[in-house]
Amino acid sequence: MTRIRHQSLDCSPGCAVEATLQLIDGKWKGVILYHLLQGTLRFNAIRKRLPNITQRMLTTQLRELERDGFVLRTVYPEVPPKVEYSLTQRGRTLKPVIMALKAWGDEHTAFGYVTETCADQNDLLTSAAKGIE
Amino acid sequence: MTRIRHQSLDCSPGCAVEATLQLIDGKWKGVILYHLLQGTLRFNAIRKRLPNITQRMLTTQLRELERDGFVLRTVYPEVPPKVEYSLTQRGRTLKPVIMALKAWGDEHTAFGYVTETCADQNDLLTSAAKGIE
DNA sequence: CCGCATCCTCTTGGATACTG
DNA sequence: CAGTATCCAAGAGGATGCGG
Repeated sequence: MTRIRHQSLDCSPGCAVEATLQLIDGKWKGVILYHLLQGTLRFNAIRKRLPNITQRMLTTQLRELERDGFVLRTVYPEVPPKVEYSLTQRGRTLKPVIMALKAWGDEHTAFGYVTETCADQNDLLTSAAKGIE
Repeated sequence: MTRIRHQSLDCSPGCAVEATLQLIDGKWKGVILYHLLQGTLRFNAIRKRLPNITQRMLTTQLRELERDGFVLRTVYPEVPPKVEYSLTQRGRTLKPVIMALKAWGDEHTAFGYVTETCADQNDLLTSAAKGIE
């Protein structure tokens, strides 16, 4: 979306709205934050929850969330590697926002948008999970 | 941001979060909705509140909001033309979301992001206003 | 006053292949 | 397992000029 980071936006009273949006935009950040709200997750655990995301995307989105101070990345020096992602204190402050987004979506996408082909994708998800583990 | 519209997303429980985000994303939609929450506005009235937006962008963003059923566009057949934008019923259901975004921004951008060069831009805003009206 | 049309640039993000 | 690197397509979004 090409929002400019850490710079002036429009500076009108609605400025704060945009400022927040620019932090959680990025095609997958909303969902990632949502899932992390429910607890710490490993890299592939997140992937399994986001069937359509590519490794590259997941990595970059997580890096951005980390840079913005929302997500904590913990690397365990083991073989095989293990990396856990959890929300920081700051990340948890986004909970009301994420929940508001989810609440609206739950109420208003039921009649109209999204909803289809979900079955297919969940199939993909579970079979992918089998293949991985 | 290239979110896919009206299609399956990731279909995980966080689906609703993304579904909502994809509707209010677009570089300016958040702020536009915020301002319209406070009442009906004419085209140039919105422009004055968004110093950095181009006509083209304002038009396209408004059209998308209209298409998604959030905004009502009323054209008065006068000379010079007069067009008013207001929120629909559905648009007003987004209020909790917008407010959550604003609340977070107000609390968390004060110490860190945005805040600078606002003076300059507000100057531009007022002088532009003088030139127009 | 409120646009639309055109052109053009830059970012986002997808596909794929390779590493410690 | 959890990445990185490279390449590439699509489209968001800026600048500018015209029109009713």
